[in-house]
Amino acid sequence: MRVSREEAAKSRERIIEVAAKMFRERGFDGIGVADLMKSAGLTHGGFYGHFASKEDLMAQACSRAMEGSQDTLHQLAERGGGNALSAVASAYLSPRHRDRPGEGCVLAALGAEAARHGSPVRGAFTRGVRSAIDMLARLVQGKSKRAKRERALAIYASMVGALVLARAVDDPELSEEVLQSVLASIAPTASPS
Amino acid sequence: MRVSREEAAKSRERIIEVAAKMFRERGFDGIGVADLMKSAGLTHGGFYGHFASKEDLMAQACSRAMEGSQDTLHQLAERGGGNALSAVASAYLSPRHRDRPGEGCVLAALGAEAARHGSPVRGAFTRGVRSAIDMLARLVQGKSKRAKRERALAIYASMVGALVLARAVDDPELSEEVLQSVLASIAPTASPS
DNA sequence: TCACTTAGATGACGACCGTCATGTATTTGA
DNA sequence: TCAAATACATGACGGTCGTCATCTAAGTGA
Repeated sequence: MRVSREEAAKSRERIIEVAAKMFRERGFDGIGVADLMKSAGLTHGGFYGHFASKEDLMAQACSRAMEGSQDTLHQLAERGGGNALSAVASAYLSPRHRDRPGEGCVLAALGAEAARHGSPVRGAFTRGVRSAIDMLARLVQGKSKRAKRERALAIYASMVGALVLARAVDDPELSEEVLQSVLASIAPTASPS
Repeated sequence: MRVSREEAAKSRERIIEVAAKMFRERGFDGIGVADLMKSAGLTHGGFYGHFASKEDLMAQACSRAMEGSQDTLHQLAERGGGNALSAVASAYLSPRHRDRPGEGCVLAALGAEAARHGSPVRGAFTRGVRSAIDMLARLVQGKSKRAKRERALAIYASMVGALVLARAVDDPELSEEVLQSVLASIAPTASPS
């Protein structure tokens, strides 16, 4: 069943893409190598031809997911024009984002679990956080570069925390209240999207 | 090896206490029933005499951990006097808290994983969030009760998010920066404890 | 006192885990 | 054109998982 180099590269991409989604949906421990490969249309045996270990894939999947979020962030900021921060916060703090962890922020979905893993995984998170902060720092107001960065960090943290809270909670009303309160504290005029 | 009713109740408490700590340290999937029981000084067989399932224990352990956090919060607020909010935020956003998930905030340690579980577990989180918000709302300033609650929610979310970020990140400097930036945004005059 | 109850120990179950050795068919490159 | 390289499949390994049936010894209540 051998395929061309090109096809193999596509398989590899598909595995990473599927993993990036399923890890966010089920957690690192919530999905096994065999199921992951099956979801990518392959059997489990070929896995170790592509990746050194499950943790290796975890790191690559997180990097990939971070890049996706970064792209989304850019698009939202551009489309948002003058209210870029509002646009970003409204999308991040939307029920839609809350209910689709598989396509959403990796930090909110896997940050706590990542803390229990090694350098490859945490390195992916570090790079992702850095670029998210840099991005946000360009959208906020502040007297100095330093002040902007500090505000960007505070906003980022409050968005991640809000999403974690909104997902953990059982009561839809409370969940909604969390999202809206944090959105109001970031961009007082914005409404959830 | 039967023990008295009293001893059995103590065993039960010990299991919950150990679970509350180890789940936070390793995640729900990171520790098994057998290891949990061993850490409580028992063998794995007796587990199902005390709990209906692992998930049942997860829910009870989360409730217990929430109560502990609530107690800590109260103590900090009392000891903090006029600067109660500063005292709470400084402790929450301290390196010590970041480095000891087993004794810290359940939301930051297990919130994301809890979102993937059923009503018993998420109910424990809902109650915990509610009481934390009520508590914080008493410490913040605001024109109305509504405004206070909104601010309490925003502060809570930013603290939880900051801890998740600070733990996920590989770079000690960045981790520290996250904690300090969020602390500054909550209580401008406070210093980390 | 003595039958009843029960906390915990022992051990097993089926399922799933990550990993790897091997087989095989096909592309690749000389 | 044909040998070498390799992408993937098959299947197995040792280990761990949650759960439970069974056994035991000792506390409990009449």
